[in-house]
Amino acid sequence: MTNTNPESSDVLTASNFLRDLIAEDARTKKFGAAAIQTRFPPEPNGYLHIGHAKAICLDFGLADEFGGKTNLRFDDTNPEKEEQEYVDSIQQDVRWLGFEWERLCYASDYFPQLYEWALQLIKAGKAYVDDLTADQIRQYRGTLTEPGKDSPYRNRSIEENLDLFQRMRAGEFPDGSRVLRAKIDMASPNLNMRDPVMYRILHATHHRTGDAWCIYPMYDYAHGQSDSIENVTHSMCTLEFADHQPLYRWFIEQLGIFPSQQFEFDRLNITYTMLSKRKLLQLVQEKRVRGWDDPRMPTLSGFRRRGFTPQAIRTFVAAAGVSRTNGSTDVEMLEHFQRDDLNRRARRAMAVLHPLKLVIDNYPEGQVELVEVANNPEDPTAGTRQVPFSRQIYIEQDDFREAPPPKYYRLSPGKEVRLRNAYFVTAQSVVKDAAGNVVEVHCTYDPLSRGGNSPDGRKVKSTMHWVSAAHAISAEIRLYDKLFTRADPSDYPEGGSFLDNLNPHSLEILSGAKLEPSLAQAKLGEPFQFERVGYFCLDPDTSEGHLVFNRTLSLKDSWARIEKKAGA
RNA sequence: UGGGCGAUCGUCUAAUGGUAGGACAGUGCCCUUUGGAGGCACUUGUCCAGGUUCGAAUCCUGGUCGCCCAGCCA
Repeated sequence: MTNTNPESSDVLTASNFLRDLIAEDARTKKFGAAAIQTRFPPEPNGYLHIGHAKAICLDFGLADEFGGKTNLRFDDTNPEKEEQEYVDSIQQDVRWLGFEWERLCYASDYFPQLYEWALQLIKAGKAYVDDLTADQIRQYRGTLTEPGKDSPYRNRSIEENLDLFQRMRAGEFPDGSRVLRAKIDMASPNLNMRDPVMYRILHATHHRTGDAWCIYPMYDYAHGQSDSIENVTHSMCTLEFADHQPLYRWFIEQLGIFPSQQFEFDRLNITYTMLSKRKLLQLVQEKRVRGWDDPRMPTLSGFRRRGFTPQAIRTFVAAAGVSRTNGSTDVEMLEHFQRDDLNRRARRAMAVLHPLKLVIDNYPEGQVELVEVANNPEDPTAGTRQVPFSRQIYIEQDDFREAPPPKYYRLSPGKEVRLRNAYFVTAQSVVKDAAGNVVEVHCTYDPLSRGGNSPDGRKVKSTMHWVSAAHAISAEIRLYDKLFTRADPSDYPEGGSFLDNLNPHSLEILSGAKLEPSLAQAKLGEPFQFERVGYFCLDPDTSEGHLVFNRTLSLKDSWARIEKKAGA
């Protein structure tokens, strides 16, 4: 019964190419006395999602494993998209995942240094101010198959470049009128090397530097130099930046600064899940979801609110592995590791989502018994609690069938089942409403079966959860399903959009659920297993007198599978 | 049709010239006071064609297929 679960610990240290590479560099002291140094470099233009969790686990996890340190560095070079709200949420989410940074850094901290280095490159004849419009620059860049051509401004004198760049910085020119470009090779087969833009003019207020700057460095000019300033030894990023690596190296070599190195790995993709910041922002802005932390969102804040745990997310990320292939991991794997984690830690409770009244005709009117129930059968140290039992209780509508199908072991007329931790009961009759729906089931109980076993040793096929009607508390229950109906949400027909794949039934709200009284004391962040139903947690929307529970995940339901197969 | 990267069970991922293994999913059985959990078993794979080698997922050659790049985004 007890699950020691060696698998999740093995999974955390399984071989992968980045671990091998860093292990080797640490062993050979490739960077001399310098320790392994990494960084996690989010742009504060959105909330972190589970794809970022992979990068975080790699950046922080691998550094830690080899005695290194990790900085959290905000890649805040574009004031038009970045906000303090995101800076705050990102820090919260990284900590929630269980990591702590060595230093909190901002690319914007390096604006003065970056500017000095730009002057240095201009003086070395390696950068120039270009007056071409954005449109013209695109035309001059050439195409994938044709080389570009030099800008007419490419051969300005160093003096003129210096003067113009300083005046750009001084705010003499309007947005978009000029840029600073690296002078590399307009005929390079790698478009990133065709005189990339280093600085653009943006008269925008930055969330940290305010109006101190009106020129902002581009990613390519800022990122590698920021790594270098921080003595980052292993700069890990996703595959789409592989083409930028020659440029990353070029700036570092021209400047002769600390030789940080970039390594690329594959992005995390999960079936039925959208992991694009831009599209997640769209879902929020168009109110397709209730916010960044909507429990259906793949954001870390969404997972947190949904009841997912950082431990499970980390185990999943490790289990999904890292490579250089692009694929999509089954969402079932994530759910598996989450159930595995919750199964070990969640307190059990009884809750009836769709109540059906069960009256025990031969149980004494007005009598209340307290039955002892284990808080977690997986963990004896979790203790027990007392749950009230009485003559009228609620059971799940699904747990009674007037005409039971084959292999249906639950309650039906004449059948005996066990009420968990309480008594054996046998259904005797039903009460129906005008429409013919069963609204009440009458049964008899065996007083000798208290605790759930009969002294004569007879067996029952089924055990059901229940809640005493007089003692039940009410709650709103929010059931979540996949946000998208397609394994690949970005696969939509011509002329459509990923929104067409939104699952209209991703949220179902139940208002009449009946819970055992102990659940009134549930705390935010505390995981529960509602026995036979699923894992749940209290939602922050809970208010005085109004409990709201989120379903984190359902329990695997073998009967549902049997029924589905029979129907199919 | 320029450049870069990649291809191993349905999915994700190991094997670094020497027995193709694990996890998830699936199937069957056992167990069960959660039809949960757990246990056991089974199925399925090296993109293709050549070559090197005693031996190839791994090395070589040629194909095929997929992803990324033409932002003053990151």
